[in-house]
Amino acid sequence: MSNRIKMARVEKSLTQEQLASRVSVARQTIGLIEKGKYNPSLKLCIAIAKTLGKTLDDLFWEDD
Amino acid sequence: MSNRIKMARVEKSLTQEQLASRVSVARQTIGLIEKGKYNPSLKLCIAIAKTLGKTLDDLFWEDD
DNA sequence: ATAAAATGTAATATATATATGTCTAAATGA
DNA sequence: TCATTTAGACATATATATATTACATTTTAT
Repeated sequence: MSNRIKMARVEKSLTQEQLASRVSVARQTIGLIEKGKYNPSLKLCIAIAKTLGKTLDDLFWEDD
Repeated sequence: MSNRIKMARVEKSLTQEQLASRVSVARQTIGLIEKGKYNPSLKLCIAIAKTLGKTLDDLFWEDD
């Protein structure tokens, strides 16, 4: 439920639509990923991380 | 082309089939991921990383 | 209080990740 | 050398990520 993606996006002052456009997906896709209702592809995870200045672990990894 | 996944798998003495079974995918899927011919889902990346004792960044992140 | 922007949500359509089956070719060990 | 395991490769089938459209709700600013 941790919303690291949303936090990183807001920190960059980007709307869902702007982030979506930068990583070439639909706005809805970003919305669902932020809600944890999606299982995005590795490529998309990497694109999001790079756009937000984070790494995969920063945004998508959970330690046990 | 870096084969970090294959290296981590061999280090754990697992065959493609054993790794596939542990993360509940087909052997072919692991083979293609190791060859870089696939764009796996985040869930699968996480399952593979945990099984191999690595993180997402260890296996799937490339710094520029 | 109102308008505009941002986000949530749902239905249907399409692209692609993954499964399954089969065959071949290395690799490993007896 | 032979048998067995492991892995590469290809075709077709299925599940699901993602697109598209549209409308509702919430936020933000005026």
